[in-house]
Amino acid sequence: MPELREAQQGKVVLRFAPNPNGPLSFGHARGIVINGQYAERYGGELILRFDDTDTVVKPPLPEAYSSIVEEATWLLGRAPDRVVIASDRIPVYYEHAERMLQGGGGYVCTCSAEAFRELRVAQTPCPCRDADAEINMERWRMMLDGRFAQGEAVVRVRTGMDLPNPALRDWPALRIQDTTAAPHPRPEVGSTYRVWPLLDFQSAVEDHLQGVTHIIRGKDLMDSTRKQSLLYEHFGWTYPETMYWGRVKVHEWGGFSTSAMRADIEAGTYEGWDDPRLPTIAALRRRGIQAEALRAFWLELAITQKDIAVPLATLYSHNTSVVDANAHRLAFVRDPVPLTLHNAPEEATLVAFPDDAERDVRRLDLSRGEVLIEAEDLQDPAPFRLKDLGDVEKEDGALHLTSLERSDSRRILHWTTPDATEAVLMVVNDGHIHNVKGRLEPHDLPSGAVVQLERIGYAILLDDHRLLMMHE
RNA sequence: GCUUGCGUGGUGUAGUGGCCCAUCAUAAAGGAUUCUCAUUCCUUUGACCCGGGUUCGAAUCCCGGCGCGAGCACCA
Repeated sequence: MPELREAQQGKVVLRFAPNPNGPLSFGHARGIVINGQYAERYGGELILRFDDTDTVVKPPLPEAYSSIVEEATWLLGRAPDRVVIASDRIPVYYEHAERMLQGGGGYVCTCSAEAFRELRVAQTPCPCRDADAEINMERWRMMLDGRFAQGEAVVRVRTGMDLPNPALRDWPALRIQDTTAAPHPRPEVGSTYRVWPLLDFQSAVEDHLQGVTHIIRGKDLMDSTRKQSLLYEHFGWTYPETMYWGRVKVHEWGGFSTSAMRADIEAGTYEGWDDPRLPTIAALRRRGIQAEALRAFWLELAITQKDIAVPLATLYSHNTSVVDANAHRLAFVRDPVPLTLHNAPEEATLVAFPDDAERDVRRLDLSRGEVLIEAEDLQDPAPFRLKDLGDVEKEDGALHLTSLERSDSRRILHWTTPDATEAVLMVVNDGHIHNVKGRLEPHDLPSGAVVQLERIGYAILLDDHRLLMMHE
């Protein structure tokens, strides 16, 4: 990661500002990880800010406020330094709007959205643009007290109708939302306000108020930077240093939008935000993807403006290296075939952690003289060895233990004992969950433990009878 | 259409005029170690979008083309 421009040790303030209309998704992790990393590197601060100023198009999800703080903390390995909620600070934005109107930096526009769109294309000022501060203040009061209804008036920033970039021409800063009919989802806010700032105004003012020094965000917000810089000129402020990253697509996931996921969850298509098919932080976490792996992943992608498509294998590779040494080995026998084992000892001792044999062992009870093996492994007539037990020969449908020591280089199979529990291994593939039935070796690991199923891959224990596959 | 931004191996990434017959990671193939088809280690394959120009010298600078993306919402 490159150095930040104009960064002074101990004086860097960054922020990550999601819309709490759902919990964090995979892509959000980038904002948290990168901003958090820089805050740490320069001994600065990371602000988590909820940009929840829309009650109509993307209404906030009440639970998201707490879940996002919790998820961000998990990802960072520490809590954000400050948490700011935009909907708590509406009066502050009002003050700045009034200052802008009084200083002639903006005006109240009563043109319809469609009408203004035409004026913008034609580079023609609208009639409202000429109004003096007094008239603007009166219209502003009309917005506040309800004499204007939703859609009838908007506060615009005066930037210039002849700007070459149409996106910047007298952009809208605050609008009216009918919060009586559709209250803000936070009960403490509810129907208190009817005039709400739009992202560019709210974000710009708040960045200044919070002393943000550096903004790192998606390049889709490039024009936002330009818009906001024009607003900063009105106020005589200096805009923070800004960097951008491009779009990231994950090959295995299509395009997921927060609102679409929310609708699908409500419709019952998915079991919740942590459904393993979804690209949310909650789902990845439930699948056993470690915060450290996510951090390594995003740091490796760094902050190019290129639009990239990455395979999940890259993330999995990071996760394997984080998890492997501490993943307890366990056998999961799919399509199990019971076979009598002659000559068996009373008990077998298998390796739990290959890198650290002292740490723990697995003891399996062989007193019943029977083992379970995968049917597929039995297709091959070649002799084999039961891992950590001994070489066997197959005779009359039964196994004979012939040697505890390895006598040759025959293949080695995983196996378990008849007291293994019936279990289901959930594997996500192609956006579908496949339930693989099998028998799971007896163990005393808690739910949530990350294990490596021998010859299969890494998985997480959900409960006594369910496992969720992480990756190979 | 207007306005922006980006183009290095399969996928990501380093590289800001000579240290680059281009870095690292990942993927793939092969091999070694290993009582797992895991881990670890080694090897191989493989890239500077195209065309001009500037220069003794360009992945790096300039121009043009092509390709891909984003903004032009009273969403964030």
